[in-house]
Amino acid sequence: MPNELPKAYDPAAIEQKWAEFWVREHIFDSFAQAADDTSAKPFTMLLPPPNVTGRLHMGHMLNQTEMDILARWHRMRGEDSVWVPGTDHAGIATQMMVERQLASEGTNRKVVGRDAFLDRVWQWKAQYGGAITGQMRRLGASVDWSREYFTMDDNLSAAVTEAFVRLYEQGLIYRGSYIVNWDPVQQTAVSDLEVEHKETAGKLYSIRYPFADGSGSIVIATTRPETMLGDVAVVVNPADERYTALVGKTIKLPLVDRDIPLLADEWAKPEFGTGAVKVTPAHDPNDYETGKRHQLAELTIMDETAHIALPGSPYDGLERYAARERILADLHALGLLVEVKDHTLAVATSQRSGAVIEPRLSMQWFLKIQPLADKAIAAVEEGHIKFTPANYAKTYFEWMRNIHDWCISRQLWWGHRIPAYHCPECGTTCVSRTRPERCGSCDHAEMQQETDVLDTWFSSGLLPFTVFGWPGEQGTTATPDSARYYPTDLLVTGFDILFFWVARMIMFGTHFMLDVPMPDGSPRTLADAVPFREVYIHALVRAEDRQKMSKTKGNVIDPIEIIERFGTDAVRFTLASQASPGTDIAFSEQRTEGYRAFANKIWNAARFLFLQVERARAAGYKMRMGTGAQVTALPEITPMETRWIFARLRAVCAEVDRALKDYRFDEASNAIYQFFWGEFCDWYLELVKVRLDFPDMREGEAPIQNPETAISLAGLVGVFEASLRLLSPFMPFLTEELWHALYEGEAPAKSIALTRYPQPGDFPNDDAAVSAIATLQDLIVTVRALRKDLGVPEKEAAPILLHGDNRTLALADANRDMLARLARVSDVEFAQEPLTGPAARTGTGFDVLVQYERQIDVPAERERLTKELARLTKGLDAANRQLGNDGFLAKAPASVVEGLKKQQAETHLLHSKAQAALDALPA
RNA sequence: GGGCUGGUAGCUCAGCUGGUUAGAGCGCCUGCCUUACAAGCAGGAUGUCGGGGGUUCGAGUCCCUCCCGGCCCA
Repeated sequence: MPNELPKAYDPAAIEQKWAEFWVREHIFDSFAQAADDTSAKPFTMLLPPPNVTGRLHMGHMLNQTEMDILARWHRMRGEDSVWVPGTDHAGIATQMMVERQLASEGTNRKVVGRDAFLDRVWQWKAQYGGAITGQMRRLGASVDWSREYFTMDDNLSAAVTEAFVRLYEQGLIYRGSYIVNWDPVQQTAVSDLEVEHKETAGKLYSIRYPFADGSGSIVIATTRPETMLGDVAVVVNPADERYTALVGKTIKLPLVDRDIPLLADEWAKPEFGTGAVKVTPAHDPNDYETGKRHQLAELTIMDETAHIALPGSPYDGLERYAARERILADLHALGLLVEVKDHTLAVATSQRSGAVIEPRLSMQWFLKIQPLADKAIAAVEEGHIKFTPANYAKTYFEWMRNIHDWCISRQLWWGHRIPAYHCPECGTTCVSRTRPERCGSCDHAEMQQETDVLDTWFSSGLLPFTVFGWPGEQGTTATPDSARYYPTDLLVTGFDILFFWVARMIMFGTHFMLDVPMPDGSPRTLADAVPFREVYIHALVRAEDRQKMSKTKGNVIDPIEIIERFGTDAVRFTLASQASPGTDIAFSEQRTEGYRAFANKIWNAARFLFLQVERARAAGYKMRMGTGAQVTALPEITPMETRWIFARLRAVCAEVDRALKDYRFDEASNAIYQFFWGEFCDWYLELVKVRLDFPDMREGEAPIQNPETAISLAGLVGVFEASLRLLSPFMPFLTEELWHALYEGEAPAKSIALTRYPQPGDFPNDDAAVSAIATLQDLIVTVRALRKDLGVPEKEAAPILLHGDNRTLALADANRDMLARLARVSDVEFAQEPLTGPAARTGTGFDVLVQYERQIDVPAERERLTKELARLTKGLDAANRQLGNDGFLAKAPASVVEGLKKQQAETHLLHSKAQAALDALPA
């Protein structure tokens, strides 16, 4: 027997080996790729591409565990499971990393220059960009590595250009000067989604603005006094009677001495501050709108770094907060600072750099979003995309219906450069797939490409079809891969990128793919234009105390470190067992310890099994380890416990199937756990030990083969082998190792991942065996409890007296050896009369009494019986009350009434017995 | 301000379209090194299902209301 397993499972000893094996042997390449087999139904998923700057965190681990379980499950069900991996170039994040590197060398990107800087980024990417995919390989994620992509690969970049040009030609992309969220640290525009609003304690300043004619003044309220340098008006609400008479007056803007009008506009809220607000169109989005309504000038007073840029002004060159202080001091000196109040405000910060956003008027590229959003909304409304949990569809609609045009340009260097070309001569801008030789207007020969790059999410929004070859050669027909794999089946992701990524993929998918005919040439409808048919949104992994993990709190759990301590399988199982939709996961090390124990349990069950096989062979039994994946019927002589465990396996397979269909990873993993530990190990292995009797073979004697023993051992091996397959999507490493060990080097497939997933129909049911084992379990548990209460020492066997129906008695009689082994029963005697007294107890269909001379602990027994009696009385009262209720009898379904009647009768019986036992206790 | 969501055993969470006496894991208590496993085995204790009201023959489950959390958007 080559299967000499160590006593305890050591994940570190096997995981590396299998992780490398799976990649080396291309186990997870799509079938079409690996065996040119296109008959299998595809199951396709796209990995949410981690940033190249990323390192694996618990969120990735959860995401990948869930996706891997599904990928493996579908693959084992015979589908062509294609899980496409890749990484995102992550514009800002990556650029920041390299800029930091340059800073440490005492230089910066502007000194280095654009081309050299990009070379540096590519170098950086080559060196560090593989960290996360390396970690994925280590985790055994069953992705198709042959399809791995990077969002800046040539083919994907070409697709980005194509998409941009098409949108431009369709009139959906425009360029213009608008107010945008400006990150003064990164010196780029960012989209609304990349801005976080933080409640911050600030001040509300009231400032007096005198009228130009000297007839008085008006007091305005602002949280940003420094922007007054760019004020072009003051507005009051038209309904605000305090100011009605003043509207139309001219104000002399303090410190600047510029004349600005006092206007009426709805934007001014009478209850806010003094009811009068200043208008700075170039530095506030609301003021920008107000300015547009009144055709006001837009005065930019700050540069890209949020320093005042007003040549000649005393504030010129001051950083915005320094300017604020100076301006407040000057206003104070002039007696114009009326009031300073504490005020909580939502400060907009840039998600990446943390810088306070400076709204800024600048030239940017925008995507007109409404036409795309309309189709994206329809796709979900019409049910072409299903969200799980379903309520995320509401969140999606909420956002989509209030969507604004998307600012897609970034003033960065790392990213897809916008395919627009400006003529330095006549100023014409054209958008083109290739660099134009000459200006279309003035024939100038040196067109200059737009320096802005695209928002990272522009390219990732296209991935569901660009990874499958879009646009292809013609640009209008499906590529072979997209014909086969588009739409993808499922997207698994976190809610944090619902808008960033999920919504954009839906918009781009329904926009671009709608133009690509179906493989048979027929026009594509919205139903087949969607990028995926289902979206499963998973939870957030939190720290054990339910706090969000964050670097600043220092409570970040590194999955790799946890894996090293507990093993990948245990960590995966922990996450799966806690992954119930809609609830965040509080990651618990204690729980992980529990699942490490589970892995060890499986390991030891295998050791037990291998030992039995060895013994059987020594006794002359011929054991074939391969039993076949499907067991349609068991031989006539099969003992009941083996019939039972197959029936249970069948039920568990059904439960796991159902649970995984509904993305109930928790229910699926718990079902397997219960089955394997609670039924297979705790009961089946103990019961079957009775059958596994292998006498030593004497020299020259023919082996005696007991058919029941042979069938029991075969059943044991068969159920164990099926359990490994059932478990393998959840614990791929352990199951791969044991499965190969079981087949002793002659496994029927290269990997357990390529075998058939156990289906309920693969195993026979047997109601009689199920009910027989249930009774036997009841009897054994009752006897064990009685023995404990009676104080029978663990090692000592004791006889029992049994009263009950014929079926129970026959069962006990036929299985004395099992009772002996599992409940230390030395002998079974039968009683004609019901049994009562402190040493007796009632189960379902029987009374049992343990014959042991030692006196029972009377007070303890009285307490136990009193409690039980109270419980039974409560149940009985409830049942009586309901059954005495005419309304219940008239309206409740017959099955419920019947069930209750049966239960009432049983409870009544138990109640009288418990009462009798209590009465029989000595005082 | 708008939207979404949660409050069930000491902890983390199940509990499907209302139907019998509310479950699991961990933890806790007691006894066992019973040769697959002490990362184990056996037995046991534990809940005013956030509060209040309502609908119903019947409510942890549906409705209203209040209290306390969380998340997203503005």
